[in-house]
Amino acid sequence: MKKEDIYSIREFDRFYMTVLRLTDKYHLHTHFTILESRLLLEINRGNNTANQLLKVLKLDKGYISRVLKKLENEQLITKQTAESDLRIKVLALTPSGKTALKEIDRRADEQISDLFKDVDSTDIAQIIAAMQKIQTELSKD
Amino acid sequence: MKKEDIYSIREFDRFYMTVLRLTDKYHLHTHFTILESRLLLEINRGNNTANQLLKVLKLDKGYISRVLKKLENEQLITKQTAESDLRIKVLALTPSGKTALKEIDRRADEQISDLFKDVDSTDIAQIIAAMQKIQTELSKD
DNA sequence: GAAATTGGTTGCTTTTGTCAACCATTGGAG
DNA sequence: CTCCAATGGTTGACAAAAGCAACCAATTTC
Repeated sequence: MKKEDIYSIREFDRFYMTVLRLTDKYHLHTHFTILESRLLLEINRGNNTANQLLKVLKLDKGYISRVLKKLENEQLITKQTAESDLRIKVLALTPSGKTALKEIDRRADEQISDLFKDVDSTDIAQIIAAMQKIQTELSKD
Repeated sequence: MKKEDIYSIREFDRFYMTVLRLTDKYHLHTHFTILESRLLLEINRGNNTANQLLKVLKLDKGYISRVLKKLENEQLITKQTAESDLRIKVLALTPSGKTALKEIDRRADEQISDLFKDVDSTDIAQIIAAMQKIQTELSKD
């Protein structure tokens, strides 16, 4: 791999790290942490066991377990032991969990809209294409 | 901004956040934290006051100040009060700071090479173009 | 020359994350 | 069938990352 390619990628990574940190501020207006929001989102889209969540998020299982417990205590999710395998607990959003997720989504969407407010629509289309390119290339393995 | 565009961008952001978290593991082989590495790098490229650093990194000034102090204690950087303005302290890498940065760079480069080891070179070129597109569009304002 | 601003430091707290030990259940090899 | 390794999840202890607010000294503004 070429030296200057590595340089460019590291440059982008540094840049995008600060973008992401700023973008994540959406949760400050809610009473959720970033990870709590992320967990609600992932559970809702079907990653509904602790094990799946830690694979998607690549975080420590102890950490995930703790935050899930907090969400359960706040009655945003339920845990139900799977019949097929008693070790597995299937997670689901409660009605108030779904409401919370909608609010979180709204804020996150707002944040993105705001970040892109000065980018014109043909450029947005190109950026999205660029993002998808990056994502598919780095996902396949 | 279109609903599905926002969706795509958020999808990418989630994806790239985990990529970055993994990539950042390079620092585990050194005894530096991510931020310490980043500070050495930014000081070296000329962002050599606390104030410039916090603008680039968009982090809390208290936090930056503390980490800089640690770097100073470890004799990786020096602070020297600017003559033109006694509030400003000009930062510089010591020789061992430069050595440390070289080692960090080497590890980080390795990490990137590794991440892209299965991506072929025409795809790499496209990814880099994509990254640069994203970066320039989001930087101009 | 007083008042507001700026660059930086410090005390305190919260958020985020790791590591290791552990328990119960399950799947597989002999 | 039984022992045993692997799996899913929980808990305790702790370290790393980051923010907030109050503050000091130098500087600028008016």
